[in-house]
Amino acid sequence: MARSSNRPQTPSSAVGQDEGRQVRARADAPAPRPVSLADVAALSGVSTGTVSRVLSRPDMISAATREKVLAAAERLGYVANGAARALALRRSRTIGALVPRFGGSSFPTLVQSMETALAAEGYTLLLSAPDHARAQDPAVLRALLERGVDAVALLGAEQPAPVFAMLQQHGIPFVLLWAMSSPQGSCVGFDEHQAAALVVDHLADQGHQCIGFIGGQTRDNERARHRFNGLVQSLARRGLTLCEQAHLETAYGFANGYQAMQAVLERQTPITAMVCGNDYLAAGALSALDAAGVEVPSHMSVISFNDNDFAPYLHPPLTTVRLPIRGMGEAAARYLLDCLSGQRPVQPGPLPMELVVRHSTGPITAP
Amino acid sequence: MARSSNRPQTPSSAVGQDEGRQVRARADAPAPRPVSLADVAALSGVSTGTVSRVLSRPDMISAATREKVLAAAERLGYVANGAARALALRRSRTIGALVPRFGGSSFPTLVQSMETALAAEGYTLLLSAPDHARAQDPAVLRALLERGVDAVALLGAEQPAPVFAMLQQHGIPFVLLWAMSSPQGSCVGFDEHQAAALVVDHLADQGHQCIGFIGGQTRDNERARHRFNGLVQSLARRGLTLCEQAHLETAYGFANGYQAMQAVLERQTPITAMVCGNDYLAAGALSALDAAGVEVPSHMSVISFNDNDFAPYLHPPLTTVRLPIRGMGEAAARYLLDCLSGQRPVQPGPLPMELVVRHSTGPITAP
DNA sequence: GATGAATGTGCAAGCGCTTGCATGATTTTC
DNA sequence: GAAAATCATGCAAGCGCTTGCACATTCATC
Repeated sequence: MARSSNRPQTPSSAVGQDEGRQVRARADAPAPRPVSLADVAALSGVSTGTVSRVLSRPDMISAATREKVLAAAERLGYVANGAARALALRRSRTIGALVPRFGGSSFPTLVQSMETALAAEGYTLLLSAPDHARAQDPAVLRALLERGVDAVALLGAEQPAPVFAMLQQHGIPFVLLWAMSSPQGSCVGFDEHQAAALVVDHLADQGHQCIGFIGGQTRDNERARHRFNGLVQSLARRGLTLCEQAHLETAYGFANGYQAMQAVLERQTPITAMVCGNDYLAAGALSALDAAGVEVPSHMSVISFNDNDFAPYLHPPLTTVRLPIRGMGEAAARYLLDCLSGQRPVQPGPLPMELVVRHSTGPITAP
Repeated sequence: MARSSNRPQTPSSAVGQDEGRQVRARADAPAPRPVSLADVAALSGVSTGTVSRVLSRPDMISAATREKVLAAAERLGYVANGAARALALRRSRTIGALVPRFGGSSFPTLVQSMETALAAEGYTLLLSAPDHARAQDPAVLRALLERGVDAVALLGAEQPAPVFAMLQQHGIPFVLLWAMSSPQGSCVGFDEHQAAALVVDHLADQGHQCIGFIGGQTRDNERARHRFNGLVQSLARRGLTLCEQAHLETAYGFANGYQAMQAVLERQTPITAMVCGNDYLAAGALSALDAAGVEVPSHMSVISFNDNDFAPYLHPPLTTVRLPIRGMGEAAARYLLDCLSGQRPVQPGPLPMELVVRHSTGPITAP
């Protein structure tokens, strides 16, 4: 028996019968009251509880009722109200990602692979990509928590203390991306020292002795710092030296790589190989070498980190360490999903990487 | 007088007094009951209504009460429950973006600029980036609506009918990105014909007569289709021909550009200039030309669309049309924000673009 | 020193959904 | 054929927040 809902019946004039019609209403639509569970319940002559169960645990409900309800929902174009659901359930199936502005770096790939992995489990990614100035601001995390995310992924191990405090207070699972270890929580990342070793061994094996480095700003970028430290250690292990004259720090980006390389060339250093902090810097460096008429690799080798999609198409194709970017996204997703499903989550170990040798490196063949 | 909340007092053991302490709890935290408005109300001895007003309309409340409440909120580490707020308010200050998987194209930039513009107004962007298979699936939009987004930005004018129907039924403002006009709703985009004209005029002015084109798949990509159509028309207007032998369609990407260019070279066509659908294809094409020993631009000009960040660092630096990618994101954000604030929104006209001439184009100087 | 206005708070009814418990209907078992 | 077990559904109490309305206060006014 159609038990009355507490609101007047307004069957929305049978949407779904003529979906193909011209949609005239633009932004000034008359804001029709959205269809609620109660509407579906009324139309199908059951209680809201039953409708809810049909939608979330269909096997609890008899086939006959189930179909009646589904038909009504379909007919009314019912779309669940996530806020109400989140409120009742105290979970939102939404996961926050706090990743600083991603102008052209590998962060989009990282985020995207995470999104894919989460979507497969019915989770949605809420992305917060603050610019540099806001990146360390706990208010950004707070905004995410207010949206009711069930878990959070943060870029980097170095977060302000209030961030960890908030996370803890809310009992929200979280994971630190692109980080190896932290007393504060679980990490997903790879070993920068290993990456550096790959680079250094490759160069050393080709006879390079005096090596330059164009890296990211170590002061405000923990990843750049680790990369630099790894490089220095690997160099030492092979008995090589980092030519101080050919060591520059700059923001990541093509233009910066270009300028840095140009500056190094002007200084007339004795280096035979240049290590770049990432492929963007390397691309700029290659461009500068090209402009200066320095042949690569016969007069200068260039090598870097990341293996961005453009690396094979540079001039010459770039030798670079392929970092496990997608792998991090997927591992992070899996970790958080495990936390949320109550399984004992295991922090994945350092992710594997490999050196992709192309044509920007080789032994020196000229005087 | 502290009126009792309906739940036992659990002052969360004064969080905020020792934020710097070691956070031991990992994912197995004891899930403390989150601090609610009622807790803040109890601690500050006012009603929940008052607390709510302090937080949302401070000027309604006396300074004394306000400070008392704020202090309590601070002390407890209160974070609003967005679901409850969204439920009560019937709006979430969240805007959905439906943009297909963005593997390295300009979509990240687009999304990012939108996010920035929205964040400035206190809105959050909920990104849904389905892969190709799901891109046209109305269920994806439905998921977004379930999350309670207040407005939606969709990529492209060509959406399945149910998408527009759902949007209309819910009275949700929306905007079509990267599109010029649609009977279904407002668009934000630029004129592909103008872009093509820029390219064609540039080439024609340099004396090129027989021109090739490596473009995106026109069948399932409306943007690729418009670009192609624009090119054909501009060519006709200048009395030039598109060399059919040198016309290929392929997926966007470096590797595809490389292969396509290689294929064209093998066919020994009479073209002196190659137009590429975007910079990725162009980068691949340049790489193929380089590998084949064809000099650019003395033997072959290459030109494309987008002006991606790597364009100046290719070999040689790429001449390309700078498309208003960020502009679209910002315009879309502004449009939706206007809709939501009740202002009469104005659909922005076609966004401006410009040709960036670098070194991949020029007159033919060799036989 | 009443009276009215202005101001600041409390009260309580939702917002739409989930779910433990109770109830009624149906089937199974002896 | 009655009792017990099983199953499907309804009922209603929340989930945490907002807000219209009512009720104090307080202060200015006559």
